[in-house]
Amino acid sequence: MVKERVTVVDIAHAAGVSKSTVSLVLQGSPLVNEVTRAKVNATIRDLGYVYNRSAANLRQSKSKIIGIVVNDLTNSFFAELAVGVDVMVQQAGFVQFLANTGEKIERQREVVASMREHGVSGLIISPARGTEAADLAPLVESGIPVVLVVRDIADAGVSSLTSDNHAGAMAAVRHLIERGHRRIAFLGGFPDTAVFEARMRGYRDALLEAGLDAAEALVIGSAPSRAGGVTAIEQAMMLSDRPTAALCFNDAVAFGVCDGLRARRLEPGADFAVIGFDDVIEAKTAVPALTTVSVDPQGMGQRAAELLLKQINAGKAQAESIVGSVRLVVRQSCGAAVERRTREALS
Amino acid sequence: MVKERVTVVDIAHAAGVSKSTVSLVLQGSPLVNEVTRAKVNATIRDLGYVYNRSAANLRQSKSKIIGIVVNDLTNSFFAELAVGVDVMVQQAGFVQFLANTGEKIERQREVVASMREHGVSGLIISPARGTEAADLAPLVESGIPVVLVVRDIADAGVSSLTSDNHAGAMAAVRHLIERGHRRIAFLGGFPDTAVFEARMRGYRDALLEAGLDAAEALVIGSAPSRAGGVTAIEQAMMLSDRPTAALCFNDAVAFGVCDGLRARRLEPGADFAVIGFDDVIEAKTAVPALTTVSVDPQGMGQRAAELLLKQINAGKAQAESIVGSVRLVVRQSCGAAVERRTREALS
DNA sequence: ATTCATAATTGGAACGTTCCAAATCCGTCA
DNA sequence: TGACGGATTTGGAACGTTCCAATTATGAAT
Repeated sequence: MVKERVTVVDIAHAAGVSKSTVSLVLQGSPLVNEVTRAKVNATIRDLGYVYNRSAANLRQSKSKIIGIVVNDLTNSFFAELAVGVDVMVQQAGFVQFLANTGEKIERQREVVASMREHGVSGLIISPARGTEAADLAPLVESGIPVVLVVRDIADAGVSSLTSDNHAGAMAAVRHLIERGHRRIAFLGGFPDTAVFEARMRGYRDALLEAGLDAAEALVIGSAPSRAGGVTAIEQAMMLSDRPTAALCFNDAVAFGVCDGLRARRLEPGADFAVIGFDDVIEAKTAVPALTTVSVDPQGMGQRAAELLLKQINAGKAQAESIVGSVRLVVRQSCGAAVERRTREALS
Repeated sequence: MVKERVTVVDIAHAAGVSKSTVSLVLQGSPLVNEVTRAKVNATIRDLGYVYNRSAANLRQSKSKIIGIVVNDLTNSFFAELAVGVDVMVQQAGFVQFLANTGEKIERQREVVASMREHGVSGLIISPARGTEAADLAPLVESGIPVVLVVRDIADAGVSSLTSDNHAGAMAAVRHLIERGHRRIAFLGGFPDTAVFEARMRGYRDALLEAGLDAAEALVIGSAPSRAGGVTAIEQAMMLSDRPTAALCFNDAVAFGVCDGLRARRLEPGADFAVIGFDDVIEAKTAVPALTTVSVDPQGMGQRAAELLLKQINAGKAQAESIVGSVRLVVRQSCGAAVERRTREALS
């Protein structure tokens, strides 16, 4: 029942060549003669040989594994990011360890350690909230390529790929202003993250630029989830001077805001303008389709993987920080011009 | 710059013991004296030693890796499933390879092969559409534990963990019937999958049981996504004799159906009853909150992992098929009793 | 002091690959 | 025929761990 493992020497023996030759075939070396190659490949198939990467690793101390650790796989933004990475990495003949930290630093420490033990040759990390440069220090010192994605960490000394959150938020808010909105809220997200910080500054700068004042009360943090969006909009609507539009921390929050709006019998896009951030896959098909700042999560995953692979191949590259450009995708959820509140005309 | 790898012999040398002792410490063996253990642990920390699992694997030919391959990570059902697995697996000191096949059999073949090469000690697979027992044969023969999840494959000879789709669908449709609905549709999903088949039979059996006839036209397949839901409901509403309620293939479809309903100015839950399947995390917070058949994806992931781990530890366990029970979670989206169409009274 | 059992430690061999230097093959040219 | 050179092939020594059998230290009992 328990099968003996078939090894290269078994193959070698069966094919009447040496193990070195088999190894050469395995690596696709041009050194081996066409006919022996064919013979070896045939016996490999016949005996059902399975390559043992652990052994190979041990010898050449470079694995074909990259690790990706994300802070919240439940959020479809990160799920899409992960599939983007997967596509790229698979293409390069690598395989990925994926781990989810659920925003827990301790867990993150564990999984990174575990990945190191497994000899990953590079790591893509979307760090858990509150991760500091010091947390990454041992990893960085070991010299294994790391690219931080989504959330950058100052002075960590590694490459990073983020998106232009400030510009994206400004573009969104400008658009809202053009449409006549004056009371614009910024909803959702954890205020202690760099991403929140950047998007919020973009929001604020756009208001200032238009000579509007940025009321403290209009920025309302919450969990960056659908549920968080619901609570944020509820809070916003309790204000004496209610907003008529909102830029949301991300799409999940935006969907939640739409839900919350409906719960009070307001139709998003008609009675209240909402803009998201990320352009998750459902943003397009939702009703109303979500206006959002597109950061193309899947593409971002791919680019992060590319960056990492480049670094792995280069041996030791200089750390580079890329900030990807973003663009506002105008769909229906911001459709409400403030003066056109009499939507009844439409139906 | 390039650090030399620190190995057990380095530790041994520095701590003044033999490499065997260091190995014993690493494995937490009770054989080693308390004071030497402390000394060894100290030098391990001092030298920044990183355990090399490849080498260990090679020697003991059992890794602490399990693989999980899913057919669509973009679908939050599977993302949650993966998180569930992750939790369990991490707890057991394992680490997971995660790969996404995007429903492509060829890709699935590749990733499974790759995982085998990496010496995973078990595999959790949610097979791509159209996977046959033959596709899994080489894997199964190799004797590595496999548990199929979500989608079972007949005669594959491996354990599986599915949910009681038939019973769940029946419960949902019965509920709709009790509320007075007579024209009930079954929307979304690929008709050529076992899961579709089971849910659809449940739907049909419930109708038959109530003496209603199951009109062919009322079951409408589509991609099992939000976008698919939109097209399915559109098609349903073109029917001469429109349905007043629908059981959807999964929650993603159900959300799409809600979107599609709104697009034609119908309020889900008030003007049309919709029930989903899965109980994805957003089902609870959506507006209207989605009535759905709860499958508890995360719990399912955990159970699958447990099953697999049990099998790994047992060496070679009998294949067992578990079908998890499900329950109907009644929330708002099915709120419409057919006779109460005058919802204006509510607001 | 000697013996004995128990506790703690240890030196190799082994795991399956890769890589190097060296060996062999084979056709060609002088 | 013999030497030459490019094309192939090959034996062993690594890689960093674990495991076994065997050794040494420790302390109790005689």
